[in-house]
Parts: sequence; structure tokens; C-alpha cells
Amino acid sequence: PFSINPEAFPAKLWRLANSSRFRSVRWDARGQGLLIDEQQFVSEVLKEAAEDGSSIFKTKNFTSFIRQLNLYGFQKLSKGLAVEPQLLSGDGAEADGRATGFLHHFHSPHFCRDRPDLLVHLKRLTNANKAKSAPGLAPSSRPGSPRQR
Amino acid sequence: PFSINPEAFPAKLWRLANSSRFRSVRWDARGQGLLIDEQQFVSEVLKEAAEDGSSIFKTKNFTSFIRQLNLYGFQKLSKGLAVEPQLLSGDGAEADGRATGFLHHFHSPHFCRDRPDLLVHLKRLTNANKAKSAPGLAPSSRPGSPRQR
Amino acid sequence: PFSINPEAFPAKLWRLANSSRFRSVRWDARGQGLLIDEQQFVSEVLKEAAEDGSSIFKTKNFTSFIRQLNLYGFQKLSKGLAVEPQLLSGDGAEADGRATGFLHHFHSPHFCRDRPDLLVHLKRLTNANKAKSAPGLAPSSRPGSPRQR
DNA sequence: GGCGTTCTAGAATATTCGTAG
DNA sequence: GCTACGAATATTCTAGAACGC
Repeated sequence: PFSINPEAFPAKLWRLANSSRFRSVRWDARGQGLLIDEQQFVSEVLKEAAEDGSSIFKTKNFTSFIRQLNLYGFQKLSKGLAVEPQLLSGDGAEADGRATGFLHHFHSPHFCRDRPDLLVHLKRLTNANKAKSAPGLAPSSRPGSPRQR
Repeated sequence: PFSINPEAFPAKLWRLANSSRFRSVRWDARGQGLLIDEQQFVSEVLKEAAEDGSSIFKTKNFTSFIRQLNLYGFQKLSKGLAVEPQLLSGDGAEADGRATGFLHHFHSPHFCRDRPDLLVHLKRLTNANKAKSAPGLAPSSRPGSPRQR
Repeated sequence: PFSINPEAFPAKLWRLANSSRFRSVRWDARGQGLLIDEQQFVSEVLKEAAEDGSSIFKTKNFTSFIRQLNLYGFQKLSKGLAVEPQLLSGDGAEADGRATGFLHHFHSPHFCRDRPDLLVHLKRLTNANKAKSAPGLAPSSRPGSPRQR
């Protein structure tokens, strides 16, 4: 557990977030969360790449991607206010005619722009890992927010 | 329970009360209660916003909004008319032609102008929350923290 | 519990399945399960109808619809392809140019074509209903099938 | 054993309806 | 009338569980 696996989910997500090729995943304004355009993500990450051999993920279902985010401790932040200012003007349709869908805003304390050093703390929340993370503390209360809908 | 959920009812109500865009919800003279113009509220908050994707609430019924107020501990103050004196001059029809309706006057001890710190005490009156509010009884079973959410 | 609520989920789903207007939900070949085209369903049921006031559901998320199916006891049947033979000819794009997505195949013993009388048994799987369904059995094991995958 | 994918369920809030007071 | 609340369903986010690799 000293380095990150470049083929595992955290590294893949990091590359997606910092890639200029994939526009469906990007940092929010403060670089502390991810904005994910569901429709565009399904098109350019899950489905298109699956045609050739360059698939990033094996799944074609967006829900499986969300399950991964949750398994690695990401939490959904907000629905309405996840939109960045410049997106509010265009109102749902980009200038290039590519329709955009709902934006999901996810956050993890170990996933911040310009802080690749934090990635090593992104652990899959298995029973073993959960026990190691808080071996004596109450595992129920979440640090920042009580519920995030 | 350390911060408020910006997507839950208390935060939405707070933003409505302090917004200059929405005129149907405003503080009363002492900043200790809310004045809600039913007709205007239905128009500008429930129905108009529902057309695009910017709905604050999913409901279009004013009574559902009232149910939320009650669920969060608000109580209606005025049996008769909660109209403030200076508002009576306009008397039912604003200068811009927008008709105004009856004003509802609601109050909660945890919802005061200039006291956003009190918002954390605005709890939904579920059975679980009510049990916690009245200790001494065995709520259900919260030894350490059996749940993860 | 003597009649069905025409505004609740089972009745809505029944109308969708038998409607010729909505093409995204239809019976499978034997009339014992539902085939649901996700992309088309989102377009014609969840999003389009939400623009005017004719929304069938309040949600715009397909996952919320799936949650309802599971809450009412529906189970997913096919993991691979639920596509019926005659649908394979069109192969992903209908004649009118509307792209079709993955088909979900769901089944409930109480939801069969030409058997509207069974609908009354479609109960929401709340704790109360589950207790009534099996008032002496272990509540964890499912009646017919242990797993459906 | 860990990880990824899939289907289902838990739990909290939101919405609706009815009705007690 | 009319205010408040119980209860049922609906929606949302997260987690459990099973399986394959």
C-alpha cells in the first residue's frame, strides 16, 4: 500500500479529470471536486471507447461508475449548484451543438487538483479497509456533512 | 450533524428568505418569522421554476410546502392576517400588476434573520429525531454507532 | 387493499406497458416481463413529459425508476441481451433515426399482460408489507428465487 | 485477497392525502 | 374553518451482496 496502481480506479479517474481529450469529466472551480456530465460521459468514455480496444472501463453503465465513486469514498455534493457560471449562460447546450446532460458533482478529500500526493489515501472501502481507517473510532459519523442530497 | 445540507429544506428556505429575486418570501419586521405570499409564491417559486430545470422544489402544491414547514417545526402565527402595515398601502396589487395574495406568517425559533448559526438546529421532525430531542428514553439503540450513514 | 390506486406506481407502469404512444416500455414476447429501452425511456417518459405539466413521474433519473421497480418486487432477468429477435434487425437505430439504447428486462409474477387482476398483489415492499407477506418466516430469504442473476 | 461490475436494498428526505383536534 | 400531524408513496444517495477475474 505504498504506491498507486495505474490501472486501478483512482488513477484512471485522475487521468480523466486532467485530460483535455475527455470533456465530460473536469474539476470544479476550486479544484476540490469533479463535475461529470452524464450524457457526455456515457458517450465519450463508456461507449465510444468500447468500440475499439481502448476502453478505460469495462462497463457501459453509468451506474457502475457511480458505484465505483462511492466505493472509493466520493460523495455527491449538489445538484443545482454544481453548474459552473459559464455553463449557466449556455443553459444546457454547448456552443458546438453537443447537448449536455445533468452534471454530477462529486467530492473526496483525497482527490484534489494539484495534489496527486493525496491519491495514495484513496482506498476502496472494503470491510478490511474500513476497519483499518478507524480502528476504534465510531465508524458512523461522516466528517463534514450529515447527508448530501 | 456538523453542517447543514445545502440541498435540504432548511437551506433552501434560508436562501429564499434572503434572496432579492424571490419577493414572495421575506422576513417579517423583526426578522423572527417569515411572510409568505401564497399566490406569488406559487407563481414564482413553484410553477415558473418548474418549467425549466431550475426547480427548487419538485412540488407545485402550496400545501406540500406548508407540510415541509411543519415537518421542520415551523408554526403559523396569525390566525387572521399577517400583513404588515406598510404592505397594506399597496393593498393587494403591486405596482407592476402582479397580484398578491394572502400572507402566511410562520415562525421557528431556529430560523432568524442574521442568525444562520441557528440553522443547524432545524431538524426534520422524524421519529428518530424526536427521540433524540427528548432524551431519557431509550431512543432505539445507538451504542457506538452501528450505522454508516 | 381492495383496489389499486391509479396514481401509484403499479398503475402507471401498467398504462405505460400497454400504451402505444410510449414505445420505450413494452411487453416481452410472452407477456410476462417488461422490456425497457433506457435511452428512449429517459427521452419520452422522463424528460419530454417533464417540460409541460404532463409528467408521469417527478423524477428525471432512470435510476429512480429502477428503484421503484425493485421496491415493487420486480427483478431483472437478463444480464446479457434482452433484445427480442425482431428487434435485432433494426440493430440500434430505428427507422426514424431515434437511437435506441440498452434494453432492460424486468419481471414480476404479478405483472403479466392480459392479467390486470394480478395488479392488486403488486405491493410496495415496505417493512409493514413485508411483515404481512410472510408472517412467520424468516424475512430475509426471498420466496421463489434466492438470486436472479 | 483485492478489484470491478451488477443487481438490490437501506435510509433519509420530499410529496401527497387524509383526518384528528 | 383551519392547523398540525400520521402515514403511505416517491425520490435520492449510498451500501450490501454476489460473482468473476
